[in-house]
Amino acid sequence: MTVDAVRGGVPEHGRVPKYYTVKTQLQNLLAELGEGALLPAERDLAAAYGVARSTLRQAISELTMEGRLRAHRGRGTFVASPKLIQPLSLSSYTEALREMGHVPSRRLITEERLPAGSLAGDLAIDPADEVLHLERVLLADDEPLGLESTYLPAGRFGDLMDGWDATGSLYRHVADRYQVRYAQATERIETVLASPREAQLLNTNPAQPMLLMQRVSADQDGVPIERVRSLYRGDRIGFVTRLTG
Amino acid sequence: MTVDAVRGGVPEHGRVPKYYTVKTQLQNLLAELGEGALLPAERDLAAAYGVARSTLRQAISELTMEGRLRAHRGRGTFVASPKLIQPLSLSSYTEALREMGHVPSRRLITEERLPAGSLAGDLAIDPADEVLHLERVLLADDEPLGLESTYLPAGRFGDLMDGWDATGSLYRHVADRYQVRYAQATERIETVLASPREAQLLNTNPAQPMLLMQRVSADQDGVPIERVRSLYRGDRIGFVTRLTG
DNA sequence: TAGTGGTCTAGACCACTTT
DNA sequence: AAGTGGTCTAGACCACTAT
Repeated sequence: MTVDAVRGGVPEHGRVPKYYTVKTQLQNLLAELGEGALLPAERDLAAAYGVARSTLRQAISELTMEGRLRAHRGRGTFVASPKLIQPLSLSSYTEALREMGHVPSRRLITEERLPAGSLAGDLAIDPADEVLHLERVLLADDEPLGLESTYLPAGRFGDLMDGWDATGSLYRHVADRYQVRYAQATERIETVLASPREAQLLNTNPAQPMLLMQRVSADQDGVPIERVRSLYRGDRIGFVTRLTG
Repeated sequence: MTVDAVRGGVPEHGRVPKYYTVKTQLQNLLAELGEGALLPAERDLAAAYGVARSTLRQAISELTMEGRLRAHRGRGTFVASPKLIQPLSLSSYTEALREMGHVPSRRLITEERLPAGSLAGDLAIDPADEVLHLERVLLADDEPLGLESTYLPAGRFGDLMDGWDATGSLYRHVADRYQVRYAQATERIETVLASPREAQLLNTNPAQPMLLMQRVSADQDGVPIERVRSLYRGDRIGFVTRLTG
């Protein structure tokens, strides 16, 4: 009987947490199994590695957040495919995704008119003026990738929805119908965690790290076009941009 | 005695996880307490909200990852100050941080020479050629903000360290000493989780969501200058950039 | 019905800080 | 010595999926 066994429930406290050792072992296992493979059940893996299920779950949880694993309740946990990398550009993601060989689509969640309120400043309108709010789930190959909330001045774009398929490119539609050129934008990027509602819409877990992108676009005259709040699944996508000076 | 009490260890399963309800309650508490305030101890809060300590900890953990709380082992948990927002630009963060009224500094962790290996492609050198690797912790107001690994061709910048204070701006030093102009860069942005080593260096928790920025910079002739891997604490900093088309 | 991942409880020991 | 956050265990019930 080893010292550790005698200690019973007491963990051996080295510098590296036990779950991280398990995570490393799992990473090796994933490499062996290969993309798309089904992982053994959590209870079996915990027994195999000699840890409690919740310790095993911490390791699995991190690999899931990083995009290495994908869990489905009732079915099992699978080895995931690599992240998409999307260019950070003025236009929406339609063309970029197509160029990478994926099929972009969208699902309309919310369509409403609201008083601009605190959005008034960004959109250079009066707080009492109305804005059009579109909330859409962005999908790649029919899998949720992000959640996009767009706010446009209703005075200028109020009839936007008339005869438009909301599963298509909003960028293209606005540019064509209103003869608007997206000339510049300011974009803010940070990490946040998904709320339960967002997690459900994106078919992921709450507490999944997300990339939050908040953009204000303007036309060639510097007049604001829209304010967009995009929440992207951090396990599924990254971005690339080009800097010059 | 309520129905819930009779059910004992069984949670009431609504759509919203219990820890998320607690998280919302905590957010209200934080607003009342104000920046810098000390939170009650976890065991007390758990009792006050009527949940197990690990459930309370999940709520606290999310607020910590989001930058709303800061935990110190043995001392307590405090209400944090807001995130920094740094411009995404070619130059390093020195001037940007100064402009925002903060004090930038760095701590040298690693200085070594290595064969370029897989970095050779990015740096347009031979895999057998050596690169200089500098690993530094970036600090703002003496608090760790990020971990930066820079790889430069040793053939061109090998004497970089001679008479240079590694806590100063590398960008400024390279530009001045070698008469190099940082003309362009490609930057990749994604979310990752901190490893235990990174978490320790950044004085944060493992599993903290981080912003990983990977950059290759080139001079006006398109010759690669450096490859930089920067890992920023997602709870402490965000970025802003300007897009044009 | 059996099995899977998701959530929660209760209790323990650890490393660290303050008194 | 006492108190704090960090990690781990063992066991339970839930919602969902496949058979």
